[in-house]
Amino acid sequence: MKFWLMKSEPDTYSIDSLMEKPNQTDHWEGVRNYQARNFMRDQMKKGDRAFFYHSSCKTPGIVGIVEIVKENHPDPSAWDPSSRYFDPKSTPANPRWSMVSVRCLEKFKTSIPLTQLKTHFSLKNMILLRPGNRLSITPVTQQEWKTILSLKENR
DNA sequence: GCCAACGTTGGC
DNA sequence: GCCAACGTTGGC
Repeated sequence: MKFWLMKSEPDTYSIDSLMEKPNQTDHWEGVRNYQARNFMRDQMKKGDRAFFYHSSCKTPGIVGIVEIVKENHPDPSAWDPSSRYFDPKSTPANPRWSMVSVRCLEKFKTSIPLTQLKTHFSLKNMILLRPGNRLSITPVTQQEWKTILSLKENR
């Protein structure tokens, strides 16, 4: 099993949006960055776990845990002209963008803020914390995963 | 709202 | 293939 971190702006799509879906399951649509897409398309497997991260908000941080329940499939929002994620270069015959489906396993009672992650020595190599990083899908090492879970339990 | 860092586009 | 211009991300 591999571990990941998936970013979303809560104004656009929050963990509560996911919780409201049937079976707390939804597609992770709208990724429009090749590196992030490649992680999803090529490496994310059913059963993998990911932290749900809220970005561009008052308190950026990790707000819960999701499970990958469906692997790579085409993202149809790319060929929907009314979608904010419309990409005329993607077609049903030749889809450019991928998505996975996720199910919410846990919403934290309180989020683990970015500021707290930054203070932990054992997380200093986390991709999320690298200066200039903007990737919305990043791998998380097993060590980082365990460390972050322990932060959750200590609060 | 600012702005630095990064990704993408397109002319050459 | 280079690189300037532009758009986006995301913390602060």
